[in-house]
Amino acid sequence: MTDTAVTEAGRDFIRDIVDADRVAGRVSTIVTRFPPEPNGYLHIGHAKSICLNFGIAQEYGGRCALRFDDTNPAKEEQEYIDAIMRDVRWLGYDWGPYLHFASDYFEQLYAWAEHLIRAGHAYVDDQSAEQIRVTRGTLTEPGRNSPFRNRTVDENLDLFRRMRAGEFPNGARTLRARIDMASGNINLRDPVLYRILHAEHPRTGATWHIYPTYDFAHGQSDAIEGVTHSICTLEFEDHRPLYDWLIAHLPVPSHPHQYEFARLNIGYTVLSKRVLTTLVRDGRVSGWDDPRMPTIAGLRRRGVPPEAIRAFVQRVGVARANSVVDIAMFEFAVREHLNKVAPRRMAVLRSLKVVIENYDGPGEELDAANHPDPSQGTRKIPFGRELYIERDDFMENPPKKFFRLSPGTEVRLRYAYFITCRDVVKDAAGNVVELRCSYDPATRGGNAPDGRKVKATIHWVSAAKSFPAEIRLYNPLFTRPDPGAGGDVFADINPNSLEILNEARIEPALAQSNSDRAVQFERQGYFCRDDASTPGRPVFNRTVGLRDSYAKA
RNA sequence: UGGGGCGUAGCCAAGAGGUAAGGCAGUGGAUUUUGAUUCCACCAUUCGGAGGUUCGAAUCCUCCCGCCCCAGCCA
Repeated sequence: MTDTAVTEAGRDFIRDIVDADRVAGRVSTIVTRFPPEPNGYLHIGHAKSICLNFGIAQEYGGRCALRFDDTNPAKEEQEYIDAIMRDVRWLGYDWGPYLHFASDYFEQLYAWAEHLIRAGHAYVDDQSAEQIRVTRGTLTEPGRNSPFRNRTVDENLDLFRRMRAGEFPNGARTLRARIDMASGNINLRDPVLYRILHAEHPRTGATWHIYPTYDFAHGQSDAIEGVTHSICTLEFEDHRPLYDWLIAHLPVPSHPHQYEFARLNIGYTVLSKRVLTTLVRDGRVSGWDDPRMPTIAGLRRRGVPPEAIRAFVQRVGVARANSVVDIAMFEFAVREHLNKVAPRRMAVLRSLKVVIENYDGPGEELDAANHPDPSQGTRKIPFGRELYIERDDFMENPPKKFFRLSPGTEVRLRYAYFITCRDVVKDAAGNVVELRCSYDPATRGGNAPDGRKVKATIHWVSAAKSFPAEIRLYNPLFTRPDPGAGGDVFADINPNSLEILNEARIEPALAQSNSDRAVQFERQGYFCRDDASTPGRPVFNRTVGLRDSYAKA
């Protein structure tokens, strides 16, 4: 873990609670945990939780465990376990020896379930799922006691052991806590603690025929691990009384406390595992790591650095109010980091040929800075009679505020010469296909000895000595800031979320090296090489564009 | 209609009886061989609303309004 990860911390109500607990002597070593269920890939919402849990542990010299809440074998897979570990590490966090699985505690949890039965706090219910649902009552009406609620301890123990032994089919019985069927909090209306599930578990195989529910596993796992601050999202608020009830009624080794914060929401983005899983399953995206996905794997492939994710999450803060963060805040964090680290290169996305009519020589090499920070050095770029510039940098009939090239105007080719557009060549259909220009030899390098100014500097590549590339541009995956608010999230999918440019041209430095993780294509944005690149055909993903005050005007 | 939460600027978010931090976005301006970066300035007479307490209220009290979560043998 880096020092920056530590200093990135902000202040929030949870850290205030931790402070207060330390000052009051209620805790000494701070212990947290990040507890994903391995039923999908991590997304940026999880990053908020990861940064919070690992961040707090770092700041207070405590520890943070990675614990898989693998209590539902019907949905979990080893692939997800592997992906989650990879993503947490990539984000910059290390759980050290504290890698846990709720399934490691199945035997202990089972023993505690029997403890509850012996104390008269749990019973085996023979009702069907449907019957339980009906007798649970509604939000406004109390539930009704199960006819099996008053079984003897011996009968409960016998039945529960036979459940474990696999004697009964799925759903035939459950173990329920005996609390209060009339509670206003529905989680306290005799919640199910164990269900019969004849399923292969990724880690325990066919050992078990019963599995604990989240409520029975989570708090007790926290207690086993000595977690002091069990941090989760707001929707578990109503579970806290049950969490506390179980801790209070079981001989657990420690007494953790649960605190809830608002989950992250971002405009034009969906952070729902259900929806993301569907997008992948239905092929609406190329996979969990599709660069349009808000998954950690997708952001990584998109070129978003972990530092930017941490900085973003830190800027958003941690509170209890539901909110939707502007995607611009995320993009800012990405640009902020990339601006500092990304080498500058030139690439033309949509090319327009330029012929310098008064340029004759065989060509030459010019020096170009690798970064605004001069310490990062320079590189050579080839110049010649035929070049490509960006189509958007030329307009035959420019509006008032257009500073770039148009008939008769002079602009600077970055690091090269001033050129003036003399003639426009069109095809039969009237499309501009080529520009005939002249250059001023005295402006080599980009400065005019006579001190004359140009209104724009544009990027370019040599026609002969540039290389072809594929460039992929990404737009939000959804067309509205609140996907799904209209009733169907999938109806809000943006059909134009991916734009592939097949005829981009890149300068030699980009074609020759593949070591640059992130680069800035000058005046275009930040890009990164995609793994789909082949030796003759590099593929670049646009991570994020540059700010563009012209486009906005 | 039961229970649990939450409302501070366009978007996040501090603040906890002493007179509205910060960031993003936006708007002006300076610098600039990226319409980028950087820099400087501006951007809530008011904190969901109405009353009340107080010398003083975003902070305390009362009522009201709005939004979110909960009726899986998911997590």
